[in-house]
Amino acid sequence: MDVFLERGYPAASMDMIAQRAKVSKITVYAHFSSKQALFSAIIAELVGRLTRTIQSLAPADLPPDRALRQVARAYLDLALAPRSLALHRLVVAEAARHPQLGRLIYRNGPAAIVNTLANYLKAQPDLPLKNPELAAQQFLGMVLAQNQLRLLLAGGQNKTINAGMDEMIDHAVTLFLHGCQKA
Amino acid sequence: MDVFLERGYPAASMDMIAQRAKVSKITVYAHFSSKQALFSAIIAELVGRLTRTIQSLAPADLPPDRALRQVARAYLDLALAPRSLALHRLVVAEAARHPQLGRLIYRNGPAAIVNTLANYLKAQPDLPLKNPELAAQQFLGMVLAQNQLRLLLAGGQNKTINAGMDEMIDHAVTLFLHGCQKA
DNA sequence: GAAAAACTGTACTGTAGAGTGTAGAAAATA
DNA sequence: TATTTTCTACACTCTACAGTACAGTTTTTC
Repeated sequence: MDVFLERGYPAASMDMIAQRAKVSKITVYAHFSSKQALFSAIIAELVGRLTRTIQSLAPADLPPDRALRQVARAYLDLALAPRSLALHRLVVAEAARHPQLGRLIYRNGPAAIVNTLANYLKAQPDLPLKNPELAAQQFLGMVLAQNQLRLLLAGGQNKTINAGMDEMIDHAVTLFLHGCQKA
Repeated sequence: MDVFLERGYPAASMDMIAQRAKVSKITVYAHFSSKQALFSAIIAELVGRLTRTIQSLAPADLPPDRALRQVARAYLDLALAPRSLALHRLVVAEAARHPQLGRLIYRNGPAAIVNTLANYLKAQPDLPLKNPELAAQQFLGMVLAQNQLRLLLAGGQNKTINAGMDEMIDHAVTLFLHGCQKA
């Protein structure tokens, strides 16, 4: 898993994987019939972990202003973690050649988070939203803004981002709640 | 360029490239000393085109409500075009191994668009924004939401997205303007 | 029309990586 | 302790690909 996440599918060699696992190459093939099969198994495992993480990030039964802040922070923590960035890179690169894999990650990652938030929004009588799914999507888009992309493309540390994180979240929550009140 | 965009750097072979260009492989090497050099030249060319496109997408001198709609539509058209998605895939996958390349694209793509919009926002007296850069980033994040990611991961056609595009833009612009008025 | 430049197809070298075969060592099980 | 399972190192086959050599053809330039 580490080798795939670090180097991407094509650049990860089975020799390297065996070495990193402190195991002989033939032992790898005793467990997984091919590089493809190993890759699929690893993605399945990662999707499982992702799903568990996302379940734990459902917004608690708090007033919108606090719930949104909580979701925003958890979402950023998840999306900007080095592991998540590596997975993103890996899956985006391979999605063209493995369509079912891309759909799997999309449904169990981003789409699942949106659903979670949309369900919370639907249950709030104080927020009269015509389209909670769209609102949830846009709120999360606003929170993420370009932070993920900047880390993916320009590298750099999460530290500088953590510094301005509270301000970003504040800004997004305020904008969203004020915007909804009127809409 | 087409071969790199379609297959990614590692899976693009020089034989394939020569064949697609209707040229012998040795002729390719007469123009570019190596696969790396060819790749760099292609990225440079793509960055140039990107910059020109983005310049043409600066918001006109319109009232915020119309200007934002115009920028949002142009941004979505650009970001969701098949060419842009392919470039995104390519660069995200290679950024870990070519950091200067990733920074180049980030600065001349997303960051440039944000700057353009931020400059417009700064010049609007009706919008009292403490932090126009952040506001611009979040507005564009709201507009993009998960549309780009869905196309990257789950494939599918832009047609279904075009259908709901007006509603999405409306929603984002309304939310943003109402949110700003109060802030 | 002749000289120079750019091109062509094909066959080559060298390397890297996926997957296998062999013969034997370590570990688990009974 | 005896037997079965799982592991190991190492050397191998086969394929794909980056980059080159060669011998000859087309196109440009003057």
